Amino acid sequence: MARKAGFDRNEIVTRARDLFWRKGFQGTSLKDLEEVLGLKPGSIYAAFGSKEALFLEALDLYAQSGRDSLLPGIESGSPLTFLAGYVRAMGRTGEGNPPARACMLVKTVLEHPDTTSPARLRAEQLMADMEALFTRAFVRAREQGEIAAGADPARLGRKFQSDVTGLRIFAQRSDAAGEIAELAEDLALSVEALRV
Amino acid sequence: MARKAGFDRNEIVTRARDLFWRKGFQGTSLKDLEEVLGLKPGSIYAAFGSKEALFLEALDLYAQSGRDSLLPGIESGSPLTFLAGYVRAMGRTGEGNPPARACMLVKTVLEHPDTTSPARLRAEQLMADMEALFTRAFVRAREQGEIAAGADPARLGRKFQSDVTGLRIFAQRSDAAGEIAELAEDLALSVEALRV
DNA sequence: TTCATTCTTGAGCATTCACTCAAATATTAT
DNA sequence: ATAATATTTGAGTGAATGCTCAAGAATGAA
Repeated sequence: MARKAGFDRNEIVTRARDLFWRKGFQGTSLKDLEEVLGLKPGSIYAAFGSKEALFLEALDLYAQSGRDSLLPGIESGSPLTFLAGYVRAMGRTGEGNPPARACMLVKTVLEHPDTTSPARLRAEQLMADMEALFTRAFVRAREQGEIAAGADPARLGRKFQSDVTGLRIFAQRSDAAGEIAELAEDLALSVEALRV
Repeated sequence: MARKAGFDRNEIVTRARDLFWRKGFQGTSLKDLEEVLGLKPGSIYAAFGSKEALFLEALDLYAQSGRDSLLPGIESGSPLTFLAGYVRAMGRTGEGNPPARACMLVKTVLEHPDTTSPARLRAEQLMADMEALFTRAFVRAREQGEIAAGADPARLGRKFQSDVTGLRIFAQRSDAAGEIAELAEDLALSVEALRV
């Protein structure tokens, strides 16, 4: 029959994700991609069709990774404890940890002013999915009796996502080093303040 | 002697700011600028030197506008009331109001991965200035006896900036319409909760 | 009016952009 | 081996990029 592709598609998309994540869609040239992916333009286009299509696949992978790292904690015995820890972990950058990166979904939304562009639509959808995941965490926290029975999980989920967004953007500032942990702590405390 | 420039520099920078704000630095081409500014490339380069220099001037104007609209409220009789109102006002988009735009400083930081690039450095500096302004508001709130004597203005200022950042990014989501006001209300309440 | 000085013009520069495609190469079934 | 079919290659496409500069137009001082 025929020849098989000489590369692992998943590996390629992972590399593309990291590059796009760091430099943005417009900031990443095909030359950059060729270099990082170790593929010639022809191969890239044969495999993905366009720079944008590759970007969308990278976005999906990004969101999938996020979900994967969140789900176990959310379905754990104490969702509230997990969320507080999640925020605190973001405050521990610099100490050997890689520097926090701003959310790729946020970066994508901000980079695409046209609300009908494929990348923007997808990023917004994935952000909504992410919010739903946080909401789910608060639903479970309520079930577990961790927070008040009258609490509104949708509202708490939204607020939590907003908090994390603010923190991750603050963490971009190169002059912020020591203060990131303080802000993270403040946010973690506001999560724990929900505990009944 | 010589001829005077046929345009109002401030007007030009204002237009450039709005364009860069919406489309970002990379997303704005010189063709876009020529069109919106009504200037030929030669005039632009004679007046500003480079696309980047014009962008930096636009950034400064953006930050200056922000300060101007904040200062009176911060120096007013009740800084805390002002801050709460400031956040609530951001929740009132769509109702005839222009759609909220994400902070240009944030967009600039996210668009420039190189932390040593002029635009990134300037944006980070201006963000720090903004944070200092919020901190100042809490210093005054404490002086006025609005918040606890033991409260830490620097920490509160930082948190407030982070909250506003999160809100403004949430407000970008085209599916968020009604929920923006809810999130804004939650944030406003957390400001008012500081009142002794 | 004259002239010096500055601003404006816009064709066009080199470079980079995303992308294409015909030829070369590799793989598998037979 | 051979044929059939796929992938890989990379020079090259037209268009767009940021930017330049020589020529022309407008202004103000003398």
